[in-house]
Amino acid sequence: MRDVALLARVSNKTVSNVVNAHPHVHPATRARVQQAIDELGYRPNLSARGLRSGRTGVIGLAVPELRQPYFAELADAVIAAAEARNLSVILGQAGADRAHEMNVLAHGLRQTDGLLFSPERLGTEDRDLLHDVEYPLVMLGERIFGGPTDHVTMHNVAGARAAVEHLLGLGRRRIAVVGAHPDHRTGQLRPSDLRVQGYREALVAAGLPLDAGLERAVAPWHPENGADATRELLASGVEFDGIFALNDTLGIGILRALGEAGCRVPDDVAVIGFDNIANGQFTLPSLSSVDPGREEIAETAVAMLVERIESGTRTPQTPRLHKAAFHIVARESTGGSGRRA
Amino acid sequence: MRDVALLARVSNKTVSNVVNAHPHVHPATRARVQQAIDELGYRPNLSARGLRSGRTGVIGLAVPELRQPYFAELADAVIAAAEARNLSVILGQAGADRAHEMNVLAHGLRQTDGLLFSPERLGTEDRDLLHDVEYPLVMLGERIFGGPTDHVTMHNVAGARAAVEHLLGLGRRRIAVVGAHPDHRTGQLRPSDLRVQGYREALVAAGLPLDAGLERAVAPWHPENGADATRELLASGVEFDGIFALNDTLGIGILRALGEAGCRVPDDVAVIGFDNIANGQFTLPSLSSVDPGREEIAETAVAMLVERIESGTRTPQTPRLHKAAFHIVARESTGGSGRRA
DNA sequence: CCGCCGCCGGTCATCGTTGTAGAGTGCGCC
DNA sequence: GGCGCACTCTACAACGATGACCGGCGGCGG
Repeated sequence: MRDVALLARVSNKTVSNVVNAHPHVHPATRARVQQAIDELGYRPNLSARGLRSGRTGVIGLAVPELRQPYFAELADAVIAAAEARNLSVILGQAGADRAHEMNVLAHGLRQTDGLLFSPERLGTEDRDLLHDVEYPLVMLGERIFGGPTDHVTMHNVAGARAAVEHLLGLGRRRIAVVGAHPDHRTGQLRPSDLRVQGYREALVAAGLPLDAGLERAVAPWHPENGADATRELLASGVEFDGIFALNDTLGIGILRALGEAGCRVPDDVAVIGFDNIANGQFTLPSLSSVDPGREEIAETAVAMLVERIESGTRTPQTPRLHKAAFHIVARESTGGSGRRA
Repeated sequence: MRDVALLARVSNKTVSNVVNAHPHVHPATRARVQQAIDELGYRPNLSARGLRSGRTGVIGLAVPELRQPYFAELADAVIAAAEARNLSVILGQAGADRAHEMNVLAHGLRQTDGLLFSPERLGTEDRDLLHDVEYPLVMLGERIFGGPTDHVTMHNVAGARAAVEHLLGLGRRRIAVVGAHPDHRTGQLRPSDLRVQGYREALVAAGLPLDAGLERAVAPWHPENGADATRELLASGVEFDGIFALNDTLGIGILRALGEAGCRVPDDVAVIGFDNIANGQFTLPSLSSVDPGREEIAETAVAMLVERIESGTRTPQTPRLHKAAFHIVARESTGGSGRRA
C-alpha cells in the first residue's frame, strides 16, 4: 500500500479510500491511484484489514456432514449467496456429535464474522445455550425452535400436507408414512413430527381415518432404514397404495424395497419424498418430492446474518422466523412427467 | 492478552509463549497464565496473529460444484483432514466456468495460506499458468498433468482396468464402455481417456477384440446422458453383457435405462461404475464401483499443502505426483453381496 | 573461581490497514 | 466582503499478536 501511495503521490489513506470506494475522492486522484494499484498488482492484506476493522469478511457454515446430499446442496447455495455479497465461507462439520456441536456453538468458527448453524444433535431443549452466544448467529433447520436468534427453515407441516394431498389427488386412499420418530409426539418440533402432523392433517381434511399401522418409525433417515421399514410394511399385510417418505433419502430406499418386492411404482404404490435432492431425478422411477426452497433458505439466511453483522447486534430485538416457499415436484413415482424437473 | 498478562503477572510475550506452546516456559508460570486465560475466557485474535505471522491457518479448497456428490464427499474428507491439523477450510466453487477458474488460480482464495484446486475447465494446455502462481498450491483431479506443482489424483488407468477385469472375471466377454470423450485420443490425459485406455488394456490382455460399437461417447457425465447413451446402445443392436460406466453418476443413469428396457442386472448385463459415491449403495440394484481412495487423496493433499506452506517454498523442487490406492467394490450390479459396502 | 550455555522471561518494534481529527481550498449566500 | 460548508486529502495512532533481541540466573566443566 505504501508503494502504491508513493507511486500515485498520495497518502496511504487515500489509497485505502480508493480501494474502499470512499465517496470523497477526486476522480483524477482515484484514477491515478487505481493505475498505480494495477501497475504494482497491489492486493489489500485481509488479515490487516480484519485486525483494524474487526471484520474478516468470512462467515461460517456449520452442518452435520457434507456427505449428506441435502447439506451439500445447502452449502452450495450458501456459498453462492455469500459470494454474491463478496463474503467467503468457512465450512465446519460437526459430525452429528453433540459435544462437537456445543463447541462450535460456544465460539463460532474461527476467523469468522458470524455463523449459520444447522445442528443435528442439539434440540429445542438446548435453546437456552443460544442466549449465551456472543457473535451474530442465524439458525437453520428444524432442530431448535423458539430460540432468541433469527431462524430460517422450511414449511414442514404445510409441505408435508401438500405432499399427501398430491397423493390423494391421484386417488390414493391408503397412504403410509415412513420416517416418523420412534417416539412421535405431536407437540414436538422435530421435522419428523411436523411432517407427520402435516400427513395427518391432510388425511383428516380428506375425511380419511388415521391408521397407526400406516405410520412407520425410522431412525436415522438412511436409505437402508427406509428400505427395511418398507419391507416390514409389506410383510405386515397392511394395505396401502401410496407412501409419503419424510425425506428423499428414505424415499430412495423405499423405491428400492418396492422394486425388490415386485411392486410397480406408481401403478401399485405412488411414492413422494421431501427435500428434492438432485439425486431423486435419477432413481428408477424418478422420485416426486417437496422442494423446500433451498435457494431461498440460503439467500435469506445469508441476508439475515449480514444484517446482524452490519448492525452489530448479536441478538435481534425480535427474533425472526422465516419459512421458505415450497412446491411439489411431480416425477414418475407419482405419475408425473418424469425426465426433468 | 494484556489483561491476561496483568492477571498472571507476566509480560504480554509470555502469554503468547504459553498460547503457542513455546518450549521454554516454566511449568508454574505456564499454569498461572493458563489459569488467567481460562478465568478471563481469553481467545487469541486470529486476524492479528495472521497479520503478524503471515499465516492465517486457513486453506482454500476450490471445486467446480459442491452439488456434485463426488466433490461434496471430497470436501467432507478434506475438511476432516484439515481439522485434524487445526486448520480451517474456505470453500470456493468455480462453477465449471473457465474465467472463474482462472481467477481463482490467479490469486487463490482470499485469506488463505494455500489452495487445493480441482479444476474442471482448465486443462493440461493451461499448465503454464501454474508457473505464475505465487502461493502454495496442490492440484487435484485429472484435468492438468505435468504441471510444476504437487498433484494428487487417482489411478485412472489401473482402476479402470481392474473394473473391466472384474467384469471379465464374471465371464462377461462383450463389455461396453459409456462415457468416452467425444473426440477420444489415447495420448490425452483426461480422465475419460485414461479410463478408456484401462478398459482397452484389460480387453487386449484378455485376448478380446476392441469393438468401436461398444465405446459410447458421453459428455458431460450426467445421469440422463448415461441413460441416453444406453438407450442408443440397446437400439444399435450391438450385443453386450457388461457395461463399464466411466463414473457412478453415469452408472446410475445406465441402471435406469437398462431397467426401463427390461434388462436384468446383473443377469443380462453386469454394470460397474467409478468413484464409489455413497449413492451407489442405494440404487436398485446397488452399483458396483471402483473406490478411488478419496480419504487418501484428501489426507495426502492436505499433508502436501501443509508441507509447502511450512517450508515456505511455493513450487516444489521436484513436483510430486501421488496416486491413491484404489479397490473394487462389488455390489449387486455385478452379482456382489449387495446390502452394505 | 571463571566463563559459557541453557533456561526463562522481558522490551520493543512491527505486520498492513483504517478511524479520527483536522488542514487547506473553493464556492455560494447573506 | 466575510462566513460557513462541502469537498479533498493528510498525519497519526491505533487494532492484537509475535519475532528479534537482550538480560538475569543457575549449573557445570575446566
